[in-house]
Amino acid sequence: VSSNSDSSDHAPGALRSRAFWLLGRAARDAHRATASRLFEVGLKQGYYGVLATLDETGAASQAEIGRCLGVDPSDMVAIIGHLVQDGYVIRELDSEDRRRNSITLTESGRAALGRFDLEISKAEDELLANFSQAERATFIEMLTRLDRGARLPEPQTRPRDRTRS
Amino acid sequence: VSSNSDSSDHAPGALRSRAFWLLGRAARDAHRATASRLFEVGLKQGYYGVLATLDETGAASQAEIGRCLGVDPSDMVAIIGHLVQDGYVIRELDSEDRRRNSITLTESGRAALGRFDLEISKAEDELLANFSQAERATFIEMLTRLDRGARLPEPQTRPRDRTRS
DNA sequence: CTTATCTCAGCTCTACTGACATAG
DNA sequence: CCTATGTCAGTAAAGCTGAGATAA
Repeated sequence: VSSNSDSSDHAPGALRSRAFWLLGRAARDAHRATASRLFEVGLKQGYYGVLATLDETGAASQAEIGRCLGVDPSDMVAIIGHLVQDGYVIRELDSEDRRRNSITLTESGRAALGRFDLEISKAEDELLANFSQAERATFIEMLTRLDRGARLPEPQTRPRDRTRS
Repeated sequence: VSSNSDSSDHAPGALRSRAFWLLGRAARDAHRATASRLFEVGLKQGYYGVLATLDETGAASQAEIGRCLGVDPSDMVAIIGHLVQDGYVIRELDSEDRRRNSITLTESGRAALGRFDLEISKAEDELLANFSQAERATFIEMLTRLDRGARLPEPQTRPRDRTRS
């Protein structure tokens, strides 16, 4: 697929001890490992989170899904749009709050999620091939904890001063 | 900086157990945590790898650096270009092999790398705040091993069939 | 002739930002 | 009036691909 995955890449020591660097690298490798597989199934990275979220929570508004996944609402538009086009979800106005787009997973979408999961599992097995089962669990636990602990100093809800103008 | 870092984001269980997903998420969080800091120091993510590589190996050609970092040579052009403009590196033709651009780290570049390191260390301390020192070491070790084990099935050196045409 | 290095142009995807209409 | 939701437009960085010029 790409020429970067192979070849003698031994990053300098300074980089090899930087968590942020290694994280980016690992994420990129994981992405490379999954992207080709997902492409074969006709799915893209970004879809997975949305489908999985809907599968768990049932219907939800775009904003809610975005908040769950940490995706900007403006970016949700295109993602949901694609999923609608593929018939994986249905977008309809919420009768309670007519600002909201209520998103519902279709059967086709659920099936797609299944194909997704299958391919990702296989890719993950490759990625974590030389990890023992215990290490794998530890690794995932650590990533989860990292995720949880990654709260930034100032929560601030984007003020957006409308005061002027 | 962004509205996505805060807010109630608890990803669904299916996602929370997917290493590839958590990796992407963690990498994004790490990126968010460092990006703002680096911006203040006038540096961008991509610069760091190049500077660190040069700091360790001394002068190198663009292709070599790219190979070390897993970055496509075509992308190195712009990165090195920026670094040259900022005065962090010098680009000159290699007298031995005149295809090569020999890249050398300047004093200013070394200083920039220092500022970089400082900010990244701080960001990393935040990111790994609720990790013990031992866990931190384990985590980094695992990421390193992942990196090393992430060789894809077919090494293939980009054939690029010039046979036809 | 083949390969390696560098470069350019173009594309996708992710992410972020600002602005705006509309609903609450 | 202010906030929340969805939308659009534009930007930026990273990554990938194809093509080509030049040097080895």
